[in-house]
Amino acid sequence: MTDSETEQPAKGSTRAATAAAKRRRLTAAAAQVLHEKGVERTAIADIAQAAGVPVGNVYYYFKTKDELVEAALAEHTAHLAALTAELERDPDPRARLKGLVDAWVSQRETAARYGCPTGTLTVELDKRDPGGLDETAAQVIRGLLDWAAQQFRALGVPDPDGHAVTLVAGYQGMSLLANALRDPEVMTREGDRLRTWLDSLA
Amino acid sequence: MTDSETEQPAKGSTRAATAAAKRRRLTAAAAQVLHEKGVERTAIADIAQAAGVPVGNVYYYFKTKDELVEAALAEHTAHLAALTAELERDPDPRARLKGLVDAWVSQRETAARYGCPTGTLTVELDKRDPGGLDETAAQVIRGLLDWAAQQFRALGVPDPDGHAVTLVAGYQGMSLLANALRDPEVMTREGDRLRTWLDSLA
Amino acid sequence: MTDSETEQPAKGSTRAATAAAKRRRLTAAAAQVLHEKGVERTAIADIAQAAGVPVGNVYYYFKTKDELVEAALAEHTAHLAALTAELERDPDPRARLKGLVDAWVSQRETAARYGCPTGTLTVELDKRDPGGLDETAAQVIRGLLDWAAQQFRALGVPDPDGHAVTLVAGYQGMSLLANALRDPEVMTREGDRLRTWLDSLA
Amino acid sequence: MTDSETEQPAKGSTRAATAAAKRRRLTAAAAQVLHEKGVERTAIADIAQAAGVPVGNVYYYFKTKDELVEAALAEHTAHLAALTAELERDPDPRARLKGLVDAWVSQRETAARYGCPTGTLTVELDKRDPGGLDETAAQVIRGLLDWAAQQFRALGVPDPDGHAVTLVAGYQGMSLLANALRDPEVMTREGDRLRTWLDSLA
DNA sequence: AATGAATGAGTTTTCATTCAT
DNA sequence: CATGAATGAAAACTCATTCAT
Repeated sequence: MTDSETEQPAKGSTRAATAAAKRRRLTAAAAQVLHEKGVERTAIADIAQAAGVPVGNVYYYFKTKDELVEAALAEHTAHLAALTAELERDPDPRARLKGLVDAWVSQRETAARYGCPTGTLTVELDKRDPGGLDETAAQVIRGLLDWAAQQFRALGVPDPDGHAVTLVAGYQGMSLLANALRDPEVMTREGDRLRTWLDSLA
Repeated sequence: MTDSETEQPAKGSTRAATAAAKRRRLTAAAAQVLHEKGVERTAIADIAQAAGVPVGNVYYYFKTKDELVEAALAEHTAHLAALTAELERDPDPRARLKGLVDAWVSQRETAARYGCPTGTLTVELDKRDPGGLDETAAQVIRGLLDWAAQQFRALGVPDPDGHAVTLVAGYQGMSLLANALRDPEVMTREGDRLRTWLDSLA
Repeated sequence: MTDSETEQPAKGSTRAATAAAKRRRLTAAAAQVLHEKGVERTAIADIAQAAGVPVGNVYYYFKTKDELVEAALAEHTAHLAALTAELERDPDPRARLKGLVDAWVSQRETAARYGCPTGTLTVELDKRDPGGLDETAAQVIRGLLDWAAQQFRALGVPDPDGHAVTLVAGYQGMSLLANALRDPEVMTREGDRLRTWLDSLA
Repeated sequence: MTDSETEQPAKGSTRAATAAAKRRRLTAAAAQVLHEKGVERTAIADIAQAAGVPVGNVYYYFKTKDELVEAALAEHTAHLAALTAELERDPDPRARLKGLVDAWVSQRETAARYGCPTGTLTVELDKRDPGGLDETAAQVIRGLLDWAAQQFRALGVPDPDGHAVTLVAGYQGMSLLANALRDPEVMTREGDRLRTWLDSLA
């Protein structure tokens, strides 16, 4: 993702492949740039440049800026899906949840610099378009909540939904603080606390 | 704050008083509108209108938009100072912290609609002006952390700073989730959990 | 014309036939869409879509947008030629002219919605390209004037050209009003008046 | 109107007077340029330039292009109101109507070059914004129809509304033909015919 | 001649900031 | 200090036209 701006279509690739690749490149660039600069501060030109695509051409793939934001959100959803799928290879729900925390902590440098991608997007979209994309952003978070609740249910704890909220709120809170204080160690320490908490359950 | 937009200077007031009042009105309007609409979506004209001040005049009180944002941050700092002063009337540090949680929960409707004023500002400013206002926003949060750490220290728990981070992260996390889900009850439930946690310490 | 957008080339048709059919489909689509949406509001892509032709392919049949407009004008000329040919089956010039009025009135619903195809095109082209296509549009109208003048001449009235102008102006005027007022009955009533006028001559 | 583009605010004029003058200048420029170039071909920059106003400043007076179009329509309404007021100085309704025709004919050069301002705007707006400004344009025409109907009623002819439609349709038709043929004499000749027709009534 | 994709110029609109009075 | 008005630099979006297969 970091070097996506230099990814150029291979010479020998067919048109169709190039087009799909460009769309993917644009989506990845959108996810990255929107996270780093925020929705309002990001111009279409910024995403275009990051993806190595002329500005006018972006509109061939995404009719509006909002569609690019939507694509970025979908990218985050996909990331999450991949992560949970990976975690589900472990049959123990507690281990799965701790694996989730590990994943969060492993992103601590990014979080300290730019915050949680989903969380910051949610905050911005809530102001940008009440009753539109903000709901889409909320869905991403809801997806995370649902998955966590499933694990808590499997764990047999009471009020799995409440536990899920606590877990995700913990993640969002520590990301925001790590970002505000520009201190990735906040993630490490709060991650430890969350793991201890998970161990203490049931 | 709600009726700040209709506050007009009294006829008999002196020039200086009027000027100070105007500045106060602008600051209050900035704090409110910036919270509700976000920094990027708010035009100077919006704040001017909310404060009942002609647009061109704003610049005699605040040279740039950033100064208005700074004023809004100062307003939040003042709110916090007033709150902690009030809480300090209780000699028990644990009661103070629980009072803080109560104050947060009492703002649940606002949080569900617009998020935590300081938190959302922090997120936005981090993107807006890396190395500028974002640091100011961070200071507000640091102030809160410091105060909480003091109470934890007085409580005699180990790692008071870590506990402060956990508490404030809990607040930011539950505000963000309440906002995303548009559900004030998230604040109520997580507030309860924080209170229970505080009771369990030492 | 209504179903032109679904017309697809038959599988067994030869290359040439397909090409000609495509050109015809594009011309018909141009005539229709340009009438309904206007020249400036119509994108090449709109015409391509209506004709079921890929956008890039349009340019093999029409080098520019203006050529498409020209084709649409030719289509209207052809319509007019077919109509007058049909009318000339009646030897009585007065009957021919009344038949022309009948034809106009029969199009009242279309006129009320989109105006006279030729008239609205003329108005638009006059602004679009002074000294270019507007002259082509004028030719269509001149053709109508000439035919009408012939009939008036055959009728033996003095100043056949002046009568032709009166007749066609009556048509354009009632079309414009029917369109502005969105009232097809304007066509009916003014058509009656024109017929009465024709009967009163000589 | 012709030299409006060189009209500059007088040095000694007050701000308020200048502002009002600028708005008037913009409205006049809009009416003229929109008539000459058409709505779609006219950029805000064209109107700004014609009025001697920087582009960005236009938006201080008119929030959108549509508002400028609306102002132009209002200008035409005002022209019409002034004209009818002038005509009403004559007590004879027939004379009033003939005076209206005279006014139309006197504009023949403009009509031959750009068509009837209201008529061409109506045609364009019908395509541009179905259910918006087109209705406003229709109102201008309706105003003319109403005034004419009043005169016909005063004349004591049956179906005054129908006669009004015939008159106005005659005007629109002859304007369109004069424009298409670029021949102002069409206006002269059809104007004569309308006057004769008016004399023949009752 | 077929076609999806590319390009770049043009247009509307928004706003922070400045200026004239 | 007051204030309406001015300014100019973005930014999103559209599209005719062209190009690489």
